Amino acid sequence: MQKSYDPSKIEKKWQTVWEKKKVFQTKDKSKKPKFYGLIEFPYPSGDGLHVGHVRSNTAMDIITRKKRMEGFNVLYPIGYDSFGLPTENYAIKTGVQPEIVTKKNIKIFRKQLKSLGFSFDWDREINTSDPKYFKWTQWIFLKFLEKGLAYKAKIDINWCPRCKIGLANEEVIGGNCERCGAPVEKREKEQWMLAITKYAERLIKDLDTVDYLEQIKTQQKNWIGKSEGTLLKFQISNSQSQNNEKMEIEVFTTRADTLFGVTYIVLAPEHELVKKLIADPQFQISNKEEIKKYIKDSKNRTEIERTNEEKEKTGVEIKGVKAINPANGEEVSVFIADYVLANYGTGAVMAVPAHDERDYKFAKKYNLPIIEVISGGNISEKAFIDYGMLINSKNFNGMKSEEAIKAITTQFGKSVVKYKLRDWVFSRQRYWGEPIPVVHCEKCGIVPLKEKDLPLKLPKVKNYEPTDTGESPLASITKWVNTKCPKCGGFAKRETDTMPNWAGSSWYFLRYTDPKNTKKFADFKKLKYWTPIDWYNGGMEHVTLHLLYSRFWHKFLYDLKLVPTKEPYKKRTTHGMILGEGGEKMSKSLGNVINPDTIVKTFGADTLRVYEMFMGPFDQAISWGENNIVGVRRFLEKVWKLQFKVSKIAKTNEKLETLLHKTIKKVGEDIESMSFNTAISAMMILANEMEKEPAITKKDFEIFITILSPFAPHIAEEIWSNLGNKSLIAETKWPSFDKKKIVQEKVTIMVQVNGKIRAQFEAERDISESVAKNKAISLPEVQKWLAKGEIKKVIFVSGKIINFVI
RNA sequence: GCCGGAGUGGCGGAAUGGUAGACGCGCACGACUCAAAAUCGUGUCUCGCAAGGGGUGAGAGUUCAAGUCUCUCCUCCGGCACCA
Repeated sequence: MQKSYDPSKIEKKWQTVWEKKKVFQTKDKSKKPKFYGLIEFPYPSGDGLHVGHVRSNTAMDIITRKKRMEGFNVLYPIGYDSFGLPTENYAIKTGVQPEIVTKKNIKIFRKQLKSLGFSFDWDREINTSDPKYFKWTQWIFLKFLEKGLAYKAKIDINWCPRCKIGLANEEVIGGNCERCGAPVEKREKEQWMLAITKYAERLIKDLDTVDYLEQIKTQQKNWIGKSEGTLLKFQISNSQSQNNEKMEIEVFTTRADTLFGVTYIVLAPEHELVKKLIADPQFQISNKEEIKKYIKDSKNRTEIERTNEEKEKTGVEIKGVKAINPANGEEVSVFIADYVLANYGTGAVMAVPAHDERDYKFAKKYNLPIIEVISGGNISEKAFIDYGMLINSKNFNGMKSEEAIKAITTQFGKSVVKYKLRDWVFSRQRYWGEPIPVVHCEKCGIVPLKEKDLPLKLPKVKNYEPTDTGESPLASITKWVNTKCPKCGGFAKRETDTMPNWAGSSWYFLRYTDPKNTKKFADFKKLKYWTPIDWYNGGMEHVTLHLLYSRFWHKFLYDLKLVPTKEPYKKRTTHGMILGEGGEKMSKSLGNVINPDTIVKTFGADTLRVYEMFMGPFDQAISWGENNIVGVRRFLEKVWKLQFKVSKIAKTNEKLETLLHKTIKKVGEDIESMSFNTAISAMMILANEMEKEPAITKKDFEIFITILSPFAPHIAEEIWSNLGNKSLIAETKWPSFDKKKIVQEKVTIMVQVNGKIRAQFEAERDISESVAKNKAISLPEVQKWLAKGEIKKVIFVSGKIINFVI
């Protein structure tokens, strides 16, 4: 037995023992109840493991270690989300194949993860860029295609001119590229799409069935952006379409009650009708050139410029075209303006300047009429957007807005539900991603590969650079591109787009249940045993996109009866980021990145683990503080020394026993609520108390070490074995606490006079009010205060407080 | 602008409406030492010699009792943002 605590000697030792004895390898069959704990798998970047990974991995490691000790059959898997831009960019710079870089990085990650003693089942390790894995990502894509949920569309995509890549709406942050920050442009391109909007309603509704933090649910709902409103049709005056009916403009509004206040109609510049109107000879449009120029200009403007114009709204009237308000038959002018979005609602709005701020500003600028139809505001100053009483609205006058919305909708339109969520742009013009497994045949069109031809692997290329034309680097590999049509055997070309990063991570949690299956993405029986995931922890930054995408894939697979549950995750929590010492994000350029290896070397893995759990509330962002690590190391040193105090002649005293049982309770509960910092503080208090004792019993100390073991598994294992145990502490039982022992017999009763504490005394826990009152009154410090008045009221809180109101 | 979350010592942070500042860092003093480090002990919100007073972003309120509940306001962080 070593006298001094030397983590470098014991940590490696126990990691080897766990691995050899396969302690954390999970069986798919067990009489025990199952527990599936999941963390977001890391992207194996060249920078190596981040201290942030350590924080979230340790948290779930503590939870799963405790669950194992509580008798659960636990699955705690790990893998790598290895397709991604940094690796590809590295390949562009150096010419080294992404596959090779990825392999190298994974090796480093694996070693780092192992050095921290996480209780992963390493036999289930997965890697999204491994063909054996992405075969099934491609397979799932083909299912989407088969069911008509994957389709190709020519759309205006968000184009990052610097990354030379199309971005999903989700990847555009405030008009800028999420990765490089460059302003995003619009480009029209043929793209693969996934029809996530078909699942919008279920993605909202089923949130009621899961245990996510309220904040997460709200974010998901906001992103999907459901709104209920009315579709209204405005006919175009003096117009005739081919089937002899009048042409119409369809608008979407949530405020049908303001229909009588419409003074003009606005179309988005991209609206299809605009082109038709200009081309149609039946209209005498006097300013065609002006309109064309406006459309062209707005297309060239980036998102950023468009959104920056919040104050100045621009637009052009289509002179010669009028629309008819269905409610009163009056003619109103028609404008195009880019404050109206083409891809929301119908791409056209009815403008009610009196009751909408944007319309108000626009109307003021272009001198358009403003008609008040809801009373309660002062429209000569600003738009009145609240609900109120209808005026100037013929037979709807006097109705309340809520009522009028229903009535007007029934009479003139129909109610519909619209979502902000748009279909998912699923194409990337990049090399390092899953190839989309279809070919383009001149005869047969788009033809999916046959299942037996999956996986479709990536060809080796020399140049990874994306092209300015927006084509994937794969397009230049003619040998790979030219192929035979699986249907007719004729000449065909492969699709050269690859899938986005989100693809592989949208189903990885399913693969963990059956990672080596070559026949299916996962066996249904195994899925039935393991899913849903009992607890999923990850970063706040993945709460909208990854969570939404993976829920969508899961629901799709559920509809195909390939997975047994509607929702993948029963419970989702989030961790806060670890920031640099100054409070900024850790980054290479700031030079404030902490390498976990260094900390493990100087302080030990257990110290790093406990420190990261102790540093602050788990769900909040927190700055790294090198100074505070020493405190944790001191604590572990203290625990180490305590083992030499274990003695056969030691006797438990009541005080220590009470504290011990309180600590068991607190640590157990705190782990469940992720209050790791207070759990550790409770154990520090216990260690401090034990240190004061001349000797401690083996039993008491073993209980302490057991509850410490999920946090600091190596030192716990070493001490456990030093105490003469042949078994592993990782496989021992989580201790239970005795309710009776937690209750203290002696308590301190605080004596207040008018709510201020004036004295205190020791008493039996169940002291009665009258006894306490007499005792309190007899105290000289209390008498002094009571002399100042008459006792009006006495409040007694059993075992805690007695308060005299005078 | 809208929706969340948060404001507590020198610092990270604790507090089922019931002793504010647990635990840790730092600091001060003491012990050990030739000395230092390590370790251990004591102290550490603030004003005051003391008795006592004040104190959880600001202001009001509810209550015997408010960091905690209610209202108004300020600041910071996160998300969304011309969504009709």
